[in-house]
Amino acid sequence: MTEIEKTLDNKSVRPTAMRILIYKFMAGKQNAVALTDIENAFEKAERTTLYRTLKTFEEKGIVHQIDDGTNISKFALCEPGCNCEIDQDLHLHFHCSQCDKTVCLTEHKIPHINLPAGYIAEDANLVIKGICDSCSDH
Amino acid sequence: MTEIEKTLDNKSVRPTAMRILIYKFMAGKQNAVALTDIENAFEKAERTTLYRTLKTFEEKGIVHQIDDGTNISKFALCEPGCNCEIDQDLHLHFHCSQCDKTVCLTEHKIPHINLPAGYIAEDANLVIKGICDSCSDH
DNA sequence: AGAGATCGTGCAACAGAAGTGCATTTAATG
DNA sequence: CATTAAATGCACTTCTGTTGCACGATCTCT
Repeated sequence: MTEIEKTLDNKSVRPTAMRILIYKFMAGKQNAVALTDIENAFEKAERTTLYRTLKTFEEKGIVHQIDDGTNISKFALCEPGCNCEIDQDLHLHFHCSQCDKTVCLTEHKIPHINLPAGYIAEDANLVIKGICDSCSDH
Repeated sequence: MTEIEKTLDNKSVRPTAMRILIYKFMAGKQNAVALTDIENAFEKAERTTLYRTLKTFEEKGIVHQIDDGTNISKFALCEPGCNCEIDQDLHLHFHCSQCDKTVCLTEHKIPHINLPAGYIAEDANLVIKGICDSCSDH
């Protein structure tokens, strides 16, 4: 049993061939991926399978969904300590307007916001847009 | 010349009947509106016209586009002091998961975030999700 | 190992939002 | 009034997300 199989098993997700491939693909990427990205990476795969796999991964806390403002849902593997299915790991995300990649800034948490009376916060999403370190001549 | 016509004129937008109607509709709403909302409000209107009107309004700084995480673009009139077309009026938005409405919290600005080296911020989007003051028994 | 239930995958199809191209109408200008 | 530019309406396309159904694979329990 490989590391990946163990990881999936720990999260009560049956480690099928497809799932392992998708996990590997995401682990190899520094940035968040869209459904279409995975679809293009595996010519043979069905979009539905990928779609449902990502849904499953999300439910089981293996990946988290990211809304980076492009109106295309992206996904990224959760970090070891990420409890996003329980009490929201509110790190922020950065979207590069040049290379169109979105990355997790897991060290940067969303600061607490004081809301007006009557508003109850349950979740938060903060996306910074600009130029990432690969695209700035750095 | 009405107030609205003056407003549009000041922003170099020709005050046509349709545009005035759309402006009025948005001014009468406390929450941000989606293209479909306007479409439903005016049975006679073409979606394309509304679509392009909103684009025009956005370019001219009359409305700002809001991405509230629902994957449906919403729009809200800019406040008098809102210079969102120039240097981003970075107020935050609140999306109510119960009534599905999105409102601008113009008094609440997005706090400054220190990014890792090499990252250049140009824009930011912060959406708080939860229960709004109308939906909490307030 | 075999029977039955459950889960995963593939195929087809649909819904909704976003966006484009072109023709026609409406408005501004000389 | 004639010319030009802008606004609108209609048709159509694309893309993402989503669901239903059938088939195949896998697990469980005796």
